[in-house]
Amino acid sequence: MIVYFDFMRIKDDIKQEALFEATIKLVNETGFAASSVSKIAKQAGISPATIYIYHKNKEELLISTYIQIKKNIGSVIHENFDDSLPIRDILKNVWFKMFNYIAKHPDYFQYTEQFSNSPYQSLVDKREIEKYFDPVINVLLRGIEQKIIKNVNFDILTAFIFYPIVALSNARVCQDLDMNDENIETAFTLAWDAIKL
Amino acid sequence: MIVYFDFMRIKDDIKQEALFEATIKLVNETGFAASSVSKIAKQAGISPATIYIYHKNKEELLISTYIQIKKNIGSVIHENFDDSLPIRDILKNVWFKMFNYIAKHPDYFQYTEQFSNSPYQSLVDKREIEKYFDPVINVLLRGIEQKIIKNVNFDILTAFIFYPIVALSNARVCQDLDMNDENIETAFTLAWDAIKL
DNA sequence: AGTCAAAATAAACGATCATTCACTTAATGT
DNA sequence: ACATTAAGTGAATGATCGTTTATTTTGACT
Repeated sequence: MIVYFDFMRIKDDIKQEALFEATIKLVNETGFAASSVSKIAKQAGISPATIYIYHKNKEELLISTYIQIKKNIGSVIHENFDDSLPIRDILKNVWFKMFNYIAKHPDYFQYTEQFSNSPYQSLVDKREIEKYFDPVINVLLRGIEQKIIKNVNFDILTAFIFYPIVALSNARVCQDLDMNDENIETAFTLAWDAIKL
Repeated sequence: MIVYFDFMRIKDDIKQEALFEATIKLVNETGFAASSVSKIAKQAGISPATIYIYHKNKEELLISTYIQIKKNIGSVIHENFDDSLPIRDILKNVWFKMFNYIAKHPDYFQYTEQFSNSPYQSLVDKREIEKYFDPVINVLLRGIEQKIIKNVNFDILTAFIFYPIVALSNARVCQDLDMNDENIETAFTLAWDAIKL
């Protein structure tokens, strides 16, 4: 008797990438309400049924797309991370990397914003996302220990050192305001003034 | 010949209010994607067809609900507005009124956040919303003139004096952080440190 | 009480929804 | 070349979508 082993046809990376991009594009342009599985599939150039090979259902597709972007952002802002720099410089570097990422992938960023303000957000494990941002978070903790940063509640701190980036990257704001290096520098000064002791 | 004048049956305020609340509740709990006209109608205790007496279509229902809340917020934060107070005090009062509003109507606030991060946002006239916040905006302008507030781009300023309120009122953040008067006071100190000269 | 007009609705419209099914295609080791 | 297995799909599923239509109800007026 002949035994056949686990020879399997491998999943197509190009299709996966196309599906990822199509999901983001369609959700950004038409919203969650109008983004049907068949429309996403058509945008990706695949069959609606194929989506169910890569994802359990529509919900899981949307959630995993979100997590993938968040993971991506976390890894990009920590590239060449130098813990030995002064805390202010570390944070400023993260700011510039963040604005650079958003300039390069405005659609990725917009998707995460839309997602995290929707009820889908509650289906994602908060800790799983936070761990992608651990290094920079630890910098803040060190700053508090060293009495460089105000010793206030952590959510309050992040509301001033990270959240303004979101505000300033909002598509509507960016229509009137070009976030060039000079403006980023200015904005970071305000952020640092808010949190520094 | 008998002439009959414009005697019309008036629209039901209770139904309008129920529709308003139902829209917010359903969109918050299930998102735009799962909020159908019939589900909203059922939640409001009216017929789906009745919605089309009050609104041109589904889109207009969602948009007018958003505008109504924004208008409401604008009027509440300007109650007892005293232009003669020091600028810092005026802004602090607005902060407390804003947090008070969100505590009282977390669902209203959540709806506006979800809405303004969706593609629906682009269908709303930016200026129409902004005018509801003119008085407090003018205070910032006066602060710049009087060299009390940093003379930086206006979008950058609002990213630090208003946007952190949004960040701190986020439903997920509020799970871990009780925004009592003490925390609001602390957070406002950071906001003021960011924008003051 | 009777009349009008608009509010309100139940039922129905075609379209589209998420998902499944029966089937074909492609890549692999023998 | 062939057998195997999962990738991949077109078509069909019943359900639900947003909206319209035909009809009934309601309330302010004579």
